[in-house]
Amino acid sequence: MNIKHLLTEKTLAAFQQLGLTDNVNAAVTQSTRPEFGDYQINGAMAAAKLLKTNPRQLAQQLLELLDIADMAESVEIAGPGFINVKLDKNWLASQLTTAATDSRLGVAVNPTPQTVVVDYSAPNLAKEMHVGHLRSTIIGDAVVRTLEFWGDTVIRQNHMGDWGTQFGMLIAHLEDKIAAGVDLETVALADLEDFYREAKKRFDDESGFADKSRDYVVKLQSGDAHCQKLWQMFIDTSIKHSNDVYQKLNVTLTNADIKPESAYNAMLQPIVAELVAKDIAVESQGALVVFLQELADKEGTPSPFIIQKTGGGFLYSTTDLAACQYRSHELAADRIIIFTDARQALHFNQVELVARKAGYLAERTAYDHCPFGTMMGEDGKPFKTRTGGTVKLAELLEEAVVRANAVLQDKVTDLSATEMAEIARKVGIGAVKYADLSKNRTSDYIFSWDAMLSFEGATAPYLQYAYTRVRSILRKAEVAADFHAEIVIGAEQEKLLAVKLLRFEETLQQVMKEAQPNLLCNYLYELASLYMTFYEACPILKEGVEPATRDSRLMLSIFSAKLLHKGLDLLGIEVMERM
RNA sequence: GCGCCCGUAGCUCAGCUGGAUAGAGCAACGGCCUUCUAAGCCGUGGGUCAUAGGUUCGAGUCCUAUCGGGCGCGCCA
Repeated sequence: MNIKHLLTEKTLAAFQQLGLTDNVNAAVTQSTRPEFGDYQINGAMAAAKLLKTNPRQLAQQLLELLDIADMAESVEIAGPGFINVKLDKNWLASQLTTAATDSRLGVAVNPTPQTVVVDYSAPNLAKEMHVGHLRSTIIGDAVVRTLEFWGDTVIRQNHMGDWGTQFGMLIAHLEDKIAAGVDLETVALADLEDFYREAKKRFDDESGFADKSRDYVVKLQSGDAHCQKLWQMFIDTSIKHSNDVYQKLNVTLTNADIKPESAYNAMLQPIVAELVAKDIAVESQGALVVFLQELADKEGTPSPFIIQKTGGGFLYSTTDLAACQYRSHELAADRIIIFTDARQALHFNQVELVARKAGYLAERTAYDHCPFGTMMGEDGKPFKTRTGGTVKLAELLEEAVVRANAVLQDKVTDLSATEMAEIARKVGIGAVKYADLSKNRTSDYIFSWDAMLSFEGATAPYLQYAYTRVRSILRKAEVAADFHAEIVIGAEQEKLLAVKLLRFEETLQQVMKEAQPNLLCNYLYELASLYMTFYEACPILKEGVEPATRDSRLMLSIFSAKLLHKGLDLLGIEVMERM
């Protein structure tokens, strides 16, 4: 059920009857104010401009041809040519009654399933995951879940950093730890951040260590068995740390989704050779470079894109080109979505240009780099990762659960300690995720413990609480799993809730198109808020409520609970029966 | 120097391909629990949408300039 889509089709049909088929835009939107109805059709004004006619007159003609008598209670022309549509309560009720019992919650079956490759999370395995990895990980996961629910074939790609120059120093350090007989699991690699710091310190201070490190990188990348073995030990441990975080975060990534940088190793040399052979790349100051005229500055100086360093080493640019080829051709992607920090915007812009020139990206493959802002400290200045300012993701999540537990302790409940711990976990993690997912900002954002761990207002706990309130009623009413009744819409609070309930698919479409889960966050908050209002205003199980009214309201409650559950699930946020 | 992103209420942010009187939450203030769960509900106050021009029936949204913040720009990723 997609009311906006339905109204758009009806409007376009009416336009067609008026002889307008090209360049017409129905411009259907949700009404901005209650007195303008539920939806407004704004297309008449732009069309009138094209035809050089009076917009109100055109709107009138359109209105007469508009076949929406069954769904609209009233249709009115207002202002310069707006068409305001107020939906009919009976129509809404009947649509809802159908949707409420649908296994897809009223969301249509995807008519054109696509293969979508989603590149997200991508931590650097040299270090532990920190708060900077949160956005990519959970936004990507929410988009993935939404695409899968819609019916696309999603291929997750965790482009982990496992091949950089730091690994020489890390494995050299590891080698010494092993020689000293230190237990790797519980001591040496228990804290990757400490391990990295130790190795870096030796690299800077200890004579001979830096040379050994550089030597080990070369050996590693040329396939030396000893170095490979050490490297593998380190990588395995680091991946385990990531998996712990994913599990805590309720993120769907698994080892099967890992396609690290090293996996593209064999493709790099042939790609460089091909780019040179095609005259796309040229030698410049000892390196191989692609000069992009498309990104030239005002003087016409092209933008350089280095694909091979002086001395033959490859860079992440080369790896990303290989990833394009693999994803577009081998995985047959219709669309590639990459979630990274905005600082890489130029890089991905260049990657796409080069990949298109060389055919690594097929024409049919859309390439969407979805950037987000750099993280700042609470003072508004860039978050320093080197000066001890790093907040480990695992620590943030632990803190969230501790704080949620503290809030829970203040409540008088009859919940067991086990239930309380489970609720604190879901509330704490949910709060962290919602705080981040609900923001659209492509600009920089400020990391704040308090904002991240807030449990009041538009937060995950609010949505979880709304869910438990509904569930509580349904438990009390002892409704059967297959409970069914006809929905009747009377009170204004019911009408507003009904319209919102029928906007789920509309919301999901937008989330997928823009790769912006914050739209789903907004929707769910509004849904929960409208349910709360309905809950306060419309008694269900109280004395004096007519059976038919009670059953209708129970149906509204059941469907609200299902949508809240599903919506939060798509965000990767868990719900509970009680809190 | 050049380029990209951004500037909306005291704070954090919404604002769907340009639409009508710019919306939430937090904070402040005032109401609502002999309870269908008060992590809630209802209400009040709070704005030159950075600034100045321009495009048009209409601009927070598009264009230009300026100011302010962040980031990027040949061998890290």
